[in-house]
Amino acid sequence: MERYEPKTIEAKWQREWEREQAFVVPNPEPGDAPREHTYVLEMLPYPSGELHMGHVLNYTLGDVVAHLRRRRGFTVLRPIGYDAFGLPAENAAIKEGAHPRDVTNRNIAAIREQMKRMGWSIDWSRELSTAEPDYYHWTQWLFLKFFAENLAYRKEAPVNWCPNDQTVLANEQVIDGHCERCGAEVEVRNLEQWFFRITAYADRLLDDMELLESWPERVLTMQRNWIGRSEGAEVVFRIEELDVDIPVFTTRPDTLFGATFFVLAPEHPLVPRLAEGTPHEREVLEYVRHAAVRSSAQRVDPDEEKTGVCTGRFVTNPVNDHRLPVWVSDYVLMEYGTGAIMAVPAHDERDYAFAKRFELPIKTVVVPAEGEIEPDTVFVPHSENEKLVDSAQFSGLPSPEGKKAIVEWLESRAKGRPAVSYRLRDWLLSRQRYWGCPIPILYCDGCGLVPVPEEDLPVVLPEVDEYLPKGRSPLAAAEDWVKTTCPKCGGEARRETDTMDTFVDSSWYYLRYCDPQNDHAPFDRPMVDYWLPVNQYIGGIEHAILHLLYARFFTKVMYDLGIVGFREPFARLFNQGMLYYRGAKMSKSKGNVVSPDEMIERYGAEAVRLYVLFLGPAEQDKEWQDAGIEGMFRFLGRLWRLGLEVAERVDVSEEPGGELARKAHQTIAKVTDDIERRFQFNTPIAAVMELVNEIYGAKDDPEQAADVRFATETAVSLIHPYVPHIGEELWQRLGHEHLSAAPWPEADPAFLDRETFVLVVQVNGRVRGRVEVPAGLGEEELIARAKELPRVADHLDGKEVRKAIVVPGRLVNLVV
RNA sequence: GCCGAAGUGGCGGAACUGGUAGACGCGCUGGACUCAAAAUCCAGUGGGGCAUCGCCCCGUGCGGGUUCGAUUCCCGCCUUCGGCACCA
Repeated sequence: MERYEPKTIEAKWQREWEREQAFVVPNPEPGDAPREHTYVLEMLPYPSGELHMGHVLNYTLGDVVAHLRRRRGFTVLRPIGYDAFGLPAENAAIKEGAHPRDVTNRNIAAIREQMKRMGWSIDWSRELSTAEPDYYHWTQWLFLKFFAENLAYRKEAPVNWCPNDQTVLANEQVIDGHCERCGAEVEVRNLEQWFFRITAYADRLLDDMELLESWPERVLTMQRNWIGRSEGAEVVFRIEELDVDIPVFTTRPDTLFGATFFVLAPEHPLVPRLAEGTPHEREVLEYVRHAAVRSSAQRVDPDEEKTGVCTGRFVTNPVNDHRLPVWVSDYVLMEYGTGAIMAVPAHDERDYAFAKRFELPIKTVVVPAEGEIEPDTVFVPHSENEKLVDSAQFSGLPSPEGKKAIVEWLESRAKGRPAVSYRLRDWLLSRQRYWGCPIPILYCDGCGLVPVPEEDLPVVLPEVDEYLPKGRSPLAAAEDWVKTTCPKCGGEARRETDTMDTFVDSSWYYLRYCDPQNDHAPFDRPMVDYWLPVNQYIGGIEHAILHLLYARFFTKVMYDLGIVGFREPFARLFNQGMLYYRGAKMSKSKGNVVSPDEMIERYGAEAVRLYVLFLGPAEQDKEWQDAGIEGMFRFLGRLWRLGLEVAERVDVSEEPGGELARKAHQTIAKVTDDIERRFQFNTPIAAVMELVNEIYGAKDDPEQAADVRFATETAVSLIHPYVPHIGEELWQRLGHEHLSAAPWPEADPAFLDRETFVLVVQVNGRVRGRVEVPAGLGEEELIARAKELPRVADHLDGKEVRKAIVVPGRLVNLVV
């Protein structure tokens, strides 16, 4: 018999699909009959190297969904592109001593080749690269829209500086004080930078989570944590001597009477003024200087003892006019709230530690509804069952009412108001690197900041000889490019030399796919409104915050601008788990990668496709096992031999109708439900394998020839989304055409209902026997059948049956 | 500390709304084919016991509970992983 040769079969069908343009989907034309359509999207790859197994898993998942949806009658948009700008590609280029464009294009070519070898059903006519001028033209266009809305702005700010990559990083790119990409410790620098005002959308990024159809709970939680919304109040404390008001943010206005001191962050702009002329002036300024050089990692180390200095000034507590000493300490962060806090050591761990260290008073003002608390300890209120004490007219109020009453009281005296604070910071988007999208802004001495006029876009990234990072943008070296004329006054102007964070590029690519050749706009609104929101988005969990938050933000801004008609880009999100090998996350730096190419060479693309999904639940982290893929290869060989053998037999005219046909229908129901409803990909493979095993047991029985043929065709049809090449080939040999376009099989309920079933008989909940009985018997009869079993009689031991539980079609449990 | 997910054979894992625990694959054992090997095919494979070809006991991280019946639900722990964290 002809051997299973994956290479031959895969090459044949890849050529065939290419020739037929099988997966190219045109946009609807006016007057077209409406079609059921769906948008299946996987996160686009960075072309900083070749594809790894994680990509293979990602795109194979999408491919199964896409094939299944097509066969269920949907028109499926499934495009691909490359997130081609950015640090990874540039660093790869530096390492090789080549130009980033050349390295990127070479990697794109290699990835495209790999994708084609995997046989993924992609609409190649929509392929895009974010580093091409016809794409970044529109990234720049969008930037200008944001700028016009005051959602892109420039300011000097303390920023995260990576000394290794020689560029600033967004907050989201700093992990534990280290650069997300290279791991170097991040420094703080004060620089003029471009920001997107994502904080203006904090509430909507939270509230619109309700519009999402199906996102993993963990991702939503991560985003909620990241946005970090807290409700509370802004309360104004006054320094009478200086005639200065200092607002603080607190989530616990009910503890206001317990404030015993007041703390400013070292970076607080009022600190020098407060210290001026006091005996503590030198000490305070010294402390501020010292705090500035401490790294953020040092400052937030919880094991470090609290430090601080007293300023000698006092603020007035607005609720009771008590005078509280003002301290400066780096446990207060300038970036959060107002950079100043009221300290309530009795009810806050950090304030308590500080009070203990500097022997400051501790005053309890909130106690549990029942019971007392020890004086001079810290009690953090956490439930609603607490009440206020020693709080003047508010004493005795339960905590939530106390909060409300105190804030109202403050508001009526213009000393406070309800307030909300966020952990989220604005998105810092400028990068002092070469390989990125140029920011389309000019600086004119006369006119100031001037946006590049739309008709002058794109601002094309200039060629430079020296693109290595040196602390300032390499574009500054392209003097001829930098020097330009101001479109407003015609005078001399200079171009912005920073480039954009690559996350800007990837924040809207899913829209460009809908209209990729458009040269008068990023896309036409009817096209994106037709396809979006993405019905199924698939990608790694590592993008839970960064990319997914940014893309949501972009969509909301575009919605407000009226250029899209939806508020959320991705209705359903699926995050696949990471792949491990030999106990560690697969990564090039650890040297424990399994090369897809090598595996394809040895076992064929389809064994690889099947195995990455068979490994385990797609959303969980999984360990790659070398021996595992051989099992998939063996299964494909088995299916192949079965298919050929069945194909060679003379056509059977009888209708399938036996046990095997029933099994086939059961498998249809299970596979469909697992993929569509449960988004589970490993169990369908197992179900088809089980079916194939059963066919093997029956295949030489001439009585069952019709069933064998039917079951074999069903198995081929069901496994096709996973292994479309062998699926097509066997389908053809079985005498049919175009499985990729064939309808997905339906499970016939007539087959699912059986004439008999195996009744499980339990005594006191323990299985004591099984008996085959006809379907449709009444309860009484089932109980009677159960009692007939000799083993059951033994266990009943003549005792009276007190109760019998009957689960129709399944079991009888006799209780004695 | 707060939030989230998860603990099942030698291994990866299955078991959908509480109803035959261990599907499917790997590995292992035995057999068939073969001069031999590879490939393939068949059988077995949670632990223990009685004994024999059938049955009994134990078994889903630990301790309780609800239930005729719990991997599944509830309470209390332990462990692992992930996110957030001097965020006022």
